[in-house]
Amino acid sequence: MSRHPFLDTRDRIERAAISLFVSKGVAETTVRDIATAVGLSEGALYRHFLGKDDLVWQVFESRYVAFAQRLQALAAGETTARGRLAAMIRGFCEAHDHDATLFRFLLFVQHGQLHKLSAETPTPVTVMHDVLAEAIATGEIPPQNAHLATALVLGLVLQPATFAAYGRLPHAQVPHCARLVAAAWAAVTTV
Amino acid sequence: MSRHPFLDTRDRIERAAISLFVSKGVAETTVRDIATAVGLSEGALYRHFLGKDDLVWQVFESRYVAFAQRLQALAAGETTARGRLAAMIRGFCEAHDHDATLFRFLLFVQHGQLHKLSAETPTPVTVMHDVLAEAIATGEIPPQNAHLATALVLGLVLQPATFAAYGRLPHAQVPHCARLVAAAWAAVTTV
Amino acid sequence: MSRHPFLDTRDRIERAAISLFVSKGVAETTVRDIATAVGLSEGALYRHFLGKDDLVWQVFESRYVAFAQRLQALAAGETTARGRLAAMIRGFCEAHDHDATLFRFLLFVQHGQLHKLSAETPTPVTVMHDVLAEAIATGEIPPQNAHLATALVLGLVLQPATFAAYGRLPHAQVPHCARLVAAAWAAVTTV
Amino acid sequence: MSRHPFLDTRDRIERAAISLFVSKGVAETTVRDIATAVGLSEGALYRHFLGKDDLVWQVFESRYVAFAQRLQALAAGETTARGRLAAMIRGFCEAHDHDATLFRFLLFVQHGQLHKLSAETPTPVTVMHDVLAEAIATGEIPPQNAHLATALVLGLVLQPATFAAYGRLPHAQVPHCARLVAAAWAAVTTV
DNA sequence: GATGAATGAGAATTCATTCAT
DNA sequence: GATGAATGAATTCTCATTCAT
Repeated sequence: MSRHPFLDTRDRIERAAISLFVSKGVAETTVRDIATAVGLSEGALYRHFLGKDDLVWQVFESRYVAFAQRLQALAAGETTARGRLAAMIRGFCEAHDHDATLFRFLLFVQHGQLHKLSAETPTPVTVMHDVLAEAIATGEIPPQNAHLATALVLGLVLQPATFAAYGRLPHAQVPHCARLVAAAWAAVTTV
Repeated sequence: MSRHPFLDTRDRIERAAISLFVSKGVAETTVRDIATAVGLSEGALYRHFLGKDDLVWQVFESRYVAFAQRLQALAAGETTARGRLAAMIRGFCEAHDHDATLFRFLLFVQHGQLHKLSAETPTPVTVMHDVLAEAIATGEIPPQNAHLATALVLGLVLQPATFAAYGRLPHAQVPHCARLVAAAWAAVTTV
Repeated sequence: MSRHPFLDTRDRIERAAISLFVSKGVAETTVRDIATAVGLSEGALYRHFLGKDDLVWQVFESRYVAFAQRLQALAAGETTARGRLAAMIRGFCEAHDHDATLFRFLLFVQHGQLHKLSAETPTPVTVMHDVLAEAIATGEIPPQNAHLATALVLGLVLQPATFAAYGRLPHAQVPHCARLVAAAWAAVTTV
Repeated sequence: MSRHPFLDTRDRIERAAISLFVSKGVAETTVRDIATAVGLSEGALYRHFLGKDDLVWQVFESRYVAFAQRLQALAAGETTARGRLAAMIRGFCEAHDHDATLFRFLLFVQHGQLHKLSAETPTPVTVMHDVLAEAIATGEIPPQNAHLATALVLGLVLQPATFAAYGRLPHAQVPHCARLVAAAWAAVTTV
């Protein structure tokens, strides 16, 4: 037995849920689906989560924020704007390749969850925005709307991941990393 | 009164449905919601559609294909790859600004519907891909994976629209059009 | 054009309904099914019948009573109990072979309609009963419960028709007629 | 309380359903009717059956096959064709008198369910047929179409039960048993 | 007489959630 | 912590019937 059977069970629930949410969609996944996948009864899930909505939210929020923190840490390890941008884009690609199911969960589920985030919570979007806003402030990239710049970079990075989810591109994103960095840099410097 | 009350009703249903799907999500929108919005009984909807799924699908497919055809026509009116790319990106921006609700419907609902499209149906994605693949073939843009190039361009164009949907950017996309074209061109030529 | 377009339409409705009732069942046949089969709109049926229940009832009652009258006439043409029994059984077989769909309609639909018949209405059952009761009274067949005798004869006649409906016997009933008469006679005389 | 509350509930559902199906008809009985009769919520029924159709089918099939097996066992206990026939007819009568509601359920509901039986499933009809076919083969009854013979015997036995259901005959069938056997034997030997 | 869109009263079914064991 | 039967509200869908044209 694990030393943390409770955490273990909770973790198994979360993994099963993420996987089902990605493959069937959140609304189309029932509590029973999740319970069956974990090998638990339906009622048992309620020992770990307040309900389905709470499960979706907790799983999303924890992963989303953790990913934002990781991006922030990657950026903080760099000294130039370009370095920060490159590190973050690599962070996206590696996160995707490390656990594509989780990445897709964050990508596809966010639409229904983002409005629940408090405005101060750091997210991948705000982290990217802050890096670019600072680069504009320091003059490392030309003056421009930082929000638009953020959208351009995120679009460049997330759309290939979306294509991979649909089978339009091979799974691995890391191989595109350099290309994405170059394109992103071009996008934010060609005003 | 219109001379086509049936078509009129169907159109009103479609409009109401699109609007609700965007604001609440497809799964969260009930047939009753739609009926109420149109001012019809629930049963009456079934005279126009086989069921909720069919309604979602028909509305999505017709709009999605129509938009693809419009993009194709815009591309066909140009003589250079860059011209075609610019025309298409402008097509995206204008479509968004003309009817943001419809644009967001196509953007957010596609995830659940794309798999129902037959492989031959032209879509905004395939149209963009074909234009870029041809540009690679003619040498107008450097040799590269046409799918990745497509993803980059679409990401650049769609992410700002997504930001606008979330209120992170002002509504109008047309003002960004030139910037998007420049960024897209840079993305597909900077290999 | 027929001289009786109204009657013509009504007749087409009745035929279509009978056919559908036999093949799908009464409850499983919708007004739309009938309208479609006749080539009419749903609303038009209500020019001819008060509603679905009324349609079922009128079609059943008219045919059921007419068949009873035919049996009565056949019996009345005979001078002996055995002759009357034989004539009636032949009447059953010929009715079946002439229009098996109608016969099956009467056979299978009666369960839901019989209780609507007034007690005085002559039916195939009462006609058969009266013939047998009289035969008992005249001593042509031994004393016995006339109702049970009626059941035996009807069972002998109707079960082969049921088997034919299920494909367990070939369609034609007339070929069995003599056998059925012999068996029926034996059944009511072997007390 | 029983040690098998689940089986208990299921059994209560089946009993209530059979009773309602006989008194109102299958199509006219709603899931709510059944739930109310059992004292359960509608949704609870779906823990025991896939749906209404499944409920009808499972209840019918289990009873129908069990009854066929009982008849087969009764026939197997006899050494002559006449003994087997008599035992089976007695089996019908006793089954009816023991639980007329169940008997009528099988009698009236079979029309909509028989087509779902696999061809190999033994039924009262096939059991009777096999006994008669064997009697023909051994010469115990004259050469004849075994299917027709089966129809005659079943008609003789089932029609009085039908009459009892309509109140045309008193409830008890066992008192007629000897008469039915005699009539049946006459029917299959008088060719 | 005919049309067919619309109605409205259910019907079957689903499913998140509760609770006694 | 776990179970799973039960709940009850909501949802999709059906269909006999009406009615303006």
